[in-house]
Amino acid sequence: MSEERSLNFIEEIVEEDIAAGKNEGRVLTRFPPEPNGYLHIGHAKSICLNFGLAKKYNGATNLRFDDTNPVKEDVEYVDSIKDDVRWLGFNWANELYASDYFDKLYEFAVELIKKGLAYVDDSTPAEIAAQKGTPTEPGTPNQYRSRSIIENLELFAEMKAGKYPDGAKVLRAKLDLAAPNMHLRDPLMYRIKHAHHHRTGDKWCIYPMYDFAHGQSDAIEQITHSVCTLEFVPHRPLYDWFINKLNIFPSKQYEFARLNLNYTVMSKRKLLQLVEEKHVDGWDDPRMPTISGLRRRGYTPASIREFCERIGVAKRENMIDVGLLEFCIREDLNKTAWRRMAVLDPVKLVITNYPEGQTEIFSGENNPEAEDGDGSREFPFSRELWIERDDFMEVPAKKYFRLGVGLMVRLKNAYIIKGEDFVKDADGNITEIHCSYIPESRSGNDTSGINVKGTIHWVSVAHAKTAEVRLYDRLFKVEDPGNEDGDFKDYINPDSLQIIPNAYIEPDLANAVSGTPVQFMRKGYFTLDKYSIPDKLIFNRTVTLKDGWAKKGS
RNA sequence: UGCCUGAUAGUAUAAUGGUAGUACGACGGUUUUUGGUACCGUUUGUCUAGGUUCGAAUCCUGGUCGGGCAACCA
Repeated sequence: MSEERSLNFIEEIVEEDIAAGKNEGRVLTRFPPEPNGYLHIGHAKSICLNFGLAKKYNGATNLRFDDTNPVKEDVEYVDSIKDDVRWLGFNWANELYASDYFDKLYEFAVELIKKGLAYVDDSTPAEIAAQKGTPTEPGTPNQYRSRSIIENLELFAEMKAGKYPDGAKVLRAKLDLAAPNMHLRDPLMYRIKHAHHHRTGDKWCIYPMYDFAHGQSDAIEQITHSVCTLEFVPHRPLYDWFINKLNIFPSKQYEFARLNLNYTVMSKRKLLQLVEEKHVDGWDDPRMPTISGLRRRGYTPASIREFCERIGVAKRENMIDVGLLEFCIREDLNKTAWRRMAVLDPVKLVITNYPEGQTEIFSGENNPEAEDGDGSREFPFSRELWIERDDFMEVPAKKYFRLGVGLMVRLKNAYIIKGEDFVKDADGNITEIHCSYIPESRSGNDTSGINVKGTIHWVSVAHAKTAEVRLYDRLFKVEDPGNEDGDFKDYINPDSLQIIPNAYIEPDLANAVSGTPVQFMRKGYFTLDKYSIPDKLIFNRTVTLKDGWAKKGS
């Protein structure tokens, strides 16, 4: 019962509405993506909000594609959006499309023309812009504004019939050219586009603008709370105006601040650019803040939902630290991911007093966080092991409690060893470390009485399997690449992907299952990439483990 | 020099005229066969100037700073 949580301002509004008996207590929200790109973590915030509201107040949520601009939209995006919403764990009441309402919207437009509230304008885009004036100067009406209702009706019908080329005419609301809110200066309702639509095909050559589609779609569906982001605040008077003049269901619009995450970009335009210019491996590149990218990276739906819960909902601009997202996935995976050993940057360790050719089988629990360790698996131990290069220091730093000459450390689930010596090549790189082991320190049966501070992971050289491991870092070098001088792409982090072609993994890891996260002990959480095959395993690092030691170093 | 919006620890987010709290981060400690986890502790905040009030983060006025708005995009 986490009912301790205080309400966000939208939940407050909903509760007030319910208490006041508005809409008979009914709550119906919608999630209205335009199918012109893949969903990202910012959309996840909106999805969690809209679907969460409905869930909390016994309502429902429609998935409505805002597909009023055929030249930018595509079924590929429709499909990915549905996948992503489902993957996040939400079910929509109805799958709908603004294009379902094109006929109705056309009737609405005719109705407004008949009421003298809309007119056909033959001006060019430049002329219309000029006639709109500026924020400090009112706009000026043109000759078309006073066309008769009859003429407007005829022209609009001709627009629909395809008599005019793209851009020749538009339908505009007759509102207020002097309005201080620029959106009210006779906004466009329809434009001519002889374009093929992904659902309506070639039926239409005129398409409604957002402002003449969204509110009416909400009203048609009887959406009670239409939740969108802050940039639509100035559109709200228009939203209400159309609903009022059309005398249709009074949906209400509420706006919240969109999510900004540091070290990434969140605009579909920029994400599209990264994809098209091949800076990343598609929309689902694990470095992308897209839902599909996060999924491929190894994020879980629960971790993303938790993240959206923690960031809250308010109206002030915000910049969330990506560290919070990382906290959420660690918190989730810590409880569920099985532990395995893998050596990413190997150096050979030779146990000089361990018999050559001997092999012992050790076991380790799958997850120390689980009740009974969640079972266990076995792995072989022998005289030569791979260990992590940075688990040995030629000249140990103070408080370094791993391996060094004369230093003792435990090999996880095996013996305590003592560093004895090391071998270097001509370039001065350490190629081999020699140590001795304490036979009485066998894991689970330790009678040595020795206490060591450090424990390191290892993989037997003779038994190790290999895998490609991909380490990801933030995609951009700066917190807010979209707000820096110059092109945001100038700030791409050149080291955002590091590929380790041949990491050594413990034998059991050969059985890794796609979609099942695993923790490489002391290294982080990993998941199989979509291109991984049994003959060539590829692991993506989802996130590192928190590393208190590394932090002090830097 | 128009209109709309917003401003609470480093980052987010509560407190709805009555003790400024929570989370993440940072820092310190305990436990630990993951320098992980868990647990404990510390640190840092109401943009500013007035006003109303017994009492203001909250209400009022002025200012400052941030964001948005003049696409045949959504």
